[in-house]
Amino acid sequence: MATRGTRKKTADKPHYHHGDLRRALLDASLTLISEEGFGALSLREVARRAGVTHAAPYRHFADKEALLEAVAEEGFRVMTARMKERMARESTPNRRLMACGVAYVLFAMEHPAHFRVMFGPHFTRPPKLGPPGGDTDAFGLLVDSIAEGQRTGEMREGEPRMLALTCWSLVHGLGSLLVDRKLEFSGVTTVPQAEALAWEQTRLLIQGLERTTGN
Amino acid sequence: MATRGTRKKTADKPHYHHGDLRRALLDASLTLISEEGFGALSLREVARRAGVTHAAPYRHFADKEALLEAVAEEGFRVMTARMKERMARESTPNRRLMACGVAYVLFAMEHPAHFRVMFGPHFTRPPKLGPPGGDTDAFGLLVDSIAEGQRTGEMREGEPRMLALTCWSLVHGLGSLLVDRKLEFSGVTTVPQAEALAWEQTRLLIQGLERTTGN
DNA sequence: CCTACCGATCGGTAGG
DNA sequence: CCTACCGATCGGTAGG
Repeated sequence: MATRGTRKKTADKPHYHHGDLRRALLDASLTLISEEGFGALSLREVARRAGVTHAAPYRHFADKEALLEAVAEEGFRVMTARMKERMARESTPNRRLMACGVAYVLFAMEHPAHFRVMFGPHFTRPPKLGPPGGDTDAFGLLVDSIAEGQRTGEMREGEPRMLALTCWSLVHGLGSLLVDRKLEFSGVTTVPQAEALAWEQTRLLIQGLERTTGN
Repeated sequence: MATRGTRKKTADKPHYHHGDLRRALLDASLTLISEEGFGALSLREVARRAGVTHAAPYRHFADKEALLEAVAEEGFRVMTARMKERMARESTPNRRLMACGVAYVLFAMEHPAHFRVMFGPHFTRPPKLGPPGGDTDAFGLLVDSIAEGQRTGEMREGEPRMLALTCWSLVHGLGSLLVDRKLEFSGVTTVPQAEALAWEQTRLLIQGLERTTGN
């Protein structure tokens, strides 16, 4: 920690940080949710963990929901970036689609607090997703990758958005089950295990469960 | 709900049920979660809605988690029953598998409070699923239906539990996205729309996204 | 099943 | 960014 605050003046009281209380509040929120669950999230506890009094957060966030919005927005940006990274390593539309889904699932495993906030039932206001093509448009990546597969003839015909929705359901379901620890009965708990499972499941979606002649 | 709040503390208090407070508490919990979200659930508010004082629920549930366990257990039983009903109407393993998934998604839409409690991050104690083959073993239905499809040759080879996990991810993802209203951007809000989507997605999983010669 | 009460926490604001 | 304070709600228990 000790964000190496660019202190300008003042005496050196234990007065805590700050270069970036806003960042510290976000981090405190994330670890709090990860450790104690979403129900434990309160602005007061977040302030406590960030080392400030409970009135301080209001300098940075109008209310609890504003803080959550910031977490969600950051989550979408990071998730979209991870998806792009993994897709860039692949050389066929099918593989890119799989990589995209794998990145989604791994993001859930590695950033469970972000994931819960992004897709939880919180938020009274609109979910405010970024613009299509923007650095938070994860769904757009899915759609594009499917449309590309259709152009090359590797993927079946059909409305790309519909197909993308199906991919999304699959990886969102796997991610959710992992984050909420519903797959422990099957022995899947670690990140590598989750990744292997994600590859298998996305492959199955692409190939189908049906018996095929050439398979 | 007959709260008639202006009534004084006379002998004609509405005094409420006696018949089945446990049931009334469960129902109050479900409507509370549906209406206000899980975060609004408190034993005191539940008691309030059931028309009793906040100490009364402890006669029926040791604590908040015990109440949630009862909700979850009921949810698994109802969901499993719905799955069986829909599967019974179909005549091929593939169709039965699809019907099973559709039932899962419709259960989520029609019983969002149950769904959230069943699969949410609550519960400090083990999730306590019913025994395999029991009236709460929804996952067992999936596995069996896939194993059957493999026997008839309609479905591809592979570990049935692995294939079932993939089906589960798909419908769990779709159900979760619907319950948490993340598909409104695509215009899917009603139960019939959700059902149509569920049929499409389960069909896609069975057939696969890949381009096939005979399709 | 109720009244009465406990300690604790919460979101939010006043005012500096 | 802090101190001090507000009203409200919470889970849980004592005791009848």
